This record gives sequence, structure tokens and C-alpha cells, in this order.
Amino acid sequence: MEESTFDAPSYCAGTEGEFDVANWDSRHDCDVRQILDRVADKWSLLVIALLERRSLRFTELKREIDGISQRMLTQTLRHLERDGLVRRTVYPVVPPRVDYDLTPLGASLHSTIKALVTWTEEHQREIAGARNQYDRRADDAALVAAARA
Amino acid sequence: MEESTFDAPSYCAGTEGEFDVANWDSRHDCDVRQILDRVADKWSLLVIALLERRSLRFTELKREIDGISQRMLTQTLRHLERDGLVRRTVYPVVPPRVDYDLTPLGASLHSTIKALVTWTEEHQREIAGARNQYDRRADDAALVAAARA
DNA sequence: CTGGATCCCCTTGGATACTG
DNA sequence: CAGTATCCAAGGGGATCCAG
Repeated sequence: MEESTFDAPSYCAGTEGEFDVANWDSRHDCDVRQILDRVADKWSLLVIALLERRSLRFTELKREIDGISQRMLTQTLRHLERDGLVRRTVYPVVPPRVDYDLTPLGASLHSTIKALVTWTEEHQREIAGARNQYDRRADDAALVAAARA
Repeated sequence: MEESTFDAPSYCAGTEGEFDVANWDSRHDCDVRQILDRVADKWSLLVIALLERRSLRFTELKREIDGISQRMLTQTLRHLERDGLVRRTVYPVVPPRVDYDLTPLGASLHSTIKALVTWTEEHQREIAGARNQYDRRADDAALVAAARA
């Protein structure tokens, strides 16, 4: 294994139910953060999205994702499997065949993620606009600074 | 600046509206991915969560977040500001005073994120269980391997 | 085909010191 | 107070080779 020893404090303060956003900071090393990191991961997202359509083999995933190294794909799949989001099925044949598909838990996560993606879709114009504005102002400021020197 | 030159291809294939999850892989370097990365960022989340309550000064944020370096805080705030999620207000006084607060866009993002956090809250038990199972099986496999040798 | 093991680069981010 | 500039260590991740 590579990063095996990080057993995580796992359970943090307060039982669930009394959750408060204001407490994110006091538990950034808890489950929430870890799951968020998993979801946030560049490759995890793509794997989950692809598996939501249908189950896929290792090579199929590698080919579809394009740009991912087999190292990262393996690692990503192991993580997702460990978290119970993806199921790994090995067929003892030669040549070896391994199928991956989403668990119900993984599927439910996917639909939650979609909300976030939808938000991004709906606001990408605003964000792009804000960036242009910001960059233009930054350029102006740089010009002024240069002129002063 | 440090990471200035990454102008992003920004606008990808297909106009919005005809969005399909199956296309995440063909546009992982687009706006969606970038926003996702921003949201996913360890510190961005905390900053947004804190600012959702009330506006804060630089030092207040640094104190509240605890563990963040001023370098990262500055960088995070700049990114959020550039994306139009956070507003930066400078009061020309001595000593300097700078306030940060969420824009309406930032606030709307926050409520979307909450759905994801809620999901995590609701399923952390399942995930923890899956992890335990996985780790136990991994340990068993290791033992068997050791015995064979 | 499905990975595990290695080498190695290069980015990320903490620590520290300096400015307006 | 609110940053900016530099230096530097740790880790992520690609490329490659090898095994079952």
C-alpha cells in the first residue's frame, strides 16, 4: 500500500443531527472533510460520473477518462471501493477481468454532486464575468505601478 | 503573483442547457472543473462557511480558521474574490482595515454546498462501516500472504 | 488484462522575514 | 494590520518496468 497509516480521528465532536455549518472549522479533519476531499478529487468525480451510466472494466475506464495514469486510476478506484462507493467484481478468468460499478451509496452521492455541477452550470457566466473584471482591474493596477516606477 | 499564467480554456464545447453528466470527462479542464476545484479546496470551504455568518477581517479569519498560513489565506481569498464569491472592502485608515464578506453569488454557492455536507453527515456511518470492512479484509489478505511466505 | 513497485520531477504549501 | 517575497521540505502524481 502507499498511504495506509492515516486512520483518521473519524468521529468528531457532537453526534449527528445538531450539525451546524459554523462548526466546519472545528472539525476539518473529520469525516466530512475526508469525504469532501474524495468528492473533490479530480479523478473520483469522473469515475463516479462514468460508472453512473453503466459498469465498466479497468481498461474501459482508463480509455474513457483519457489523461489518467493507471496508477491514479487504481488508487482512485481503491479509495472509492474502500469508502463503499464503488463495487469491484473480479472474474477469475484468463485474461483477468474486473468490473467496477456504483453501489447504491455511490449512486446517491452522484445525484447529490449533480446539484453542485448544476449550480456551476447555471452560474458559469457570472463567474467568468467576475474573473474578467478582476483581471482587468489587476492589469490596470499593474500598469499604474509600472508607470510609477 | 505566483500562479498567474493559467488563463484556462474557459469556454468549452457545447453551449449550456444541453448539459450531460456523461461529458464531464470531455471537459475536465473547463469552468465546471475549475469551480469544483475551488469549492473542493480545503480552505475555501471554511472561508465561505465562516463568511456566511457575518463579514470578517483578515486577522479574524486567520484566527478562526486555525491552522491556515497567512499565505494560504491570502491566496484563498484572492481566488474567491476573483470568482466573484467574496467581496473585499478596504478602509483607507491606519492601521489598515480590510473586510471580507460573501457576495450573493457566494451565498448561493454556500447553500448548494450544504447539500453535499448534509449528504456526508447522513452517510458517514455507512462510509465508516465500509472502511472498516475493507480494512479488515485487507488485513486478512495480508496475513494469508504472510503465512504463505 | 489488471494492477504492484520504483524512480523522480515538480507542484503545493509551511515558515520566515520584510513592507506600506 | 494586511499583506508580499523567498526559501525549502514533503508529497502528489507521471513514466516505466515487472508480475500474476
